[in-house]
Amino acid sequence: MAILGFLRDFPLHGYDLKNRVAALAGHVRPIADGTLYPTIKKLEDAGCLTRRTAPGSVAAPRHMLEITQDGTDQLRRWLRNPEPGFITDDNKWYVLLAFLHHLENPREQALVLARRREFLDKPTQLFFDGDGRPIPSDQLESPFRKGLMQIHRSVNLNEIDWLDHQIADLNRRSGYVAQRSP
Amino acid sequence: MAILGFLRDFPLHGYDLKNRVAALAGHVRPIADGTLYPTIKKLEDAGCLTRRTAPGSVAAPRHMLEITQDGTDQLRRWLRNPEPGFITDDNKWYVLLAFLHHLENPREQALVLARRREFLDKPTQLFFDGDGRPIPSDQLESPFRKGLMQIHRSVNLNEIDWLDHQIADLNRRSGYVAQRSP
DNA sequence: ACAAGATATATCGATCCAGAGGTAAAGAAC
DNA sequence: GTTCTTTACCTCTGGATCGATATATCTTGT
Repeated sequence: MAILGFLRDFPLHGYDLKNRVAALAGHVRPIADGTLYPTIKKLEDAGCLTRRTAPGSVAAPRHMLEITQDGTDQLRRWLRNPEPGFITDDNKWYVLLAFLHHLENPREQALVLARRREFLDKPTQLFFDGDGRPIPSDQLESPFRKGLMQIHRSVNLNEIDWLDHQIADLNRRSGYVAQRSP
Repeated sequence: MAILGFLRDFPLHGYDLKNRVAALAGHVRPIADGTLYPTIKKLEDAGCLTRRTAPGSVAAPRHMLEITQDGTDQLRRWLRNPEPGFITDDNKWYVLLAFLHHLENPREQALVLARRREFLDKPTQLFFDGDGRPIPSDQLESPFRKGLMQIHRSVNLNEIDWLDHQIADLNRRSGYVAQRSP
């Protein structure tokens, strides 16, 4: 998704792509050559991108990569209907968010944000005692577990706040009028 | 790490372990049977845990798993000297945090927190223009990328705040006196 | 008596992915 | 002129992990 997302902004060669993906996702989990180049090839085989060999401006010749219409369609499909992990895994969610603007319909964007919003609403119970009973965060003995819960809560509230504003804004822009539940 | 960490609290059977790991890490990324049971076996072969077959209280017989001294040592080694990914990847970091209390020396705990603190201090530049120049977050066109940066910043500040308090507290408790740099 | 469902453990094949290694070109340093 | 570094690309291997599948036990409902 990151490869197609970046290429949708402008054509890039593999090395440049690698640096951009590394800056985005790699801040937390660097991308290896052995992952990037086979993935580029896979996307090329699938018709999602084309390759033009260009003389290297600094060194070895580059393969300029350009996204195709098929690639754009694929990217939009991934964004419009993300797999569960892209909603629940923060790392993946942030990657998705970085490219959500490529989904041009504000209604569709709002729907994706709503899925994340719904996920964040679910209360999270992380720890249980010996009998399987949930331990409320103020009764946790470990200060680290306490901190974990506290950070988790404040992060969630912060993102929920942003999501609500963003969703309202997108719906307003697309002429959506909220339905009152019967 | 999660398996040994939970077993360090009290002995558990695989199914219970699975639910606990799922609640902790699986909130974002569920654990599969095909991952858990081979890992348990690997840890058993490595002498990190022992297995006692007990009659199932509810259903099929259980294998009660107990951590050994070797397992405890291994867990402490992982906690004391975590691989880079456990510092930079939020998902992994939170797992580590959930078991950091098993590292009993407050000085050692503080050192791990300090590594995370150092990582969070590094400024994060996520996006670049066509010429490779960094784009400041207020000049990002996509509202999603703006939100991403904003959430990222506030999350970091929140965690940094907690880390600083916690580190100071741990150092105080271990009789550490901060050195003034020369 | 029987079926359904939760509990509980285990294996296997396919796939993903990182790390290590290899090639090559251009410019900089010595 | 030779080496070093950076840029740039690529492949192979092994380990990790997932999904599917299989098995067995006990409780509950019909």
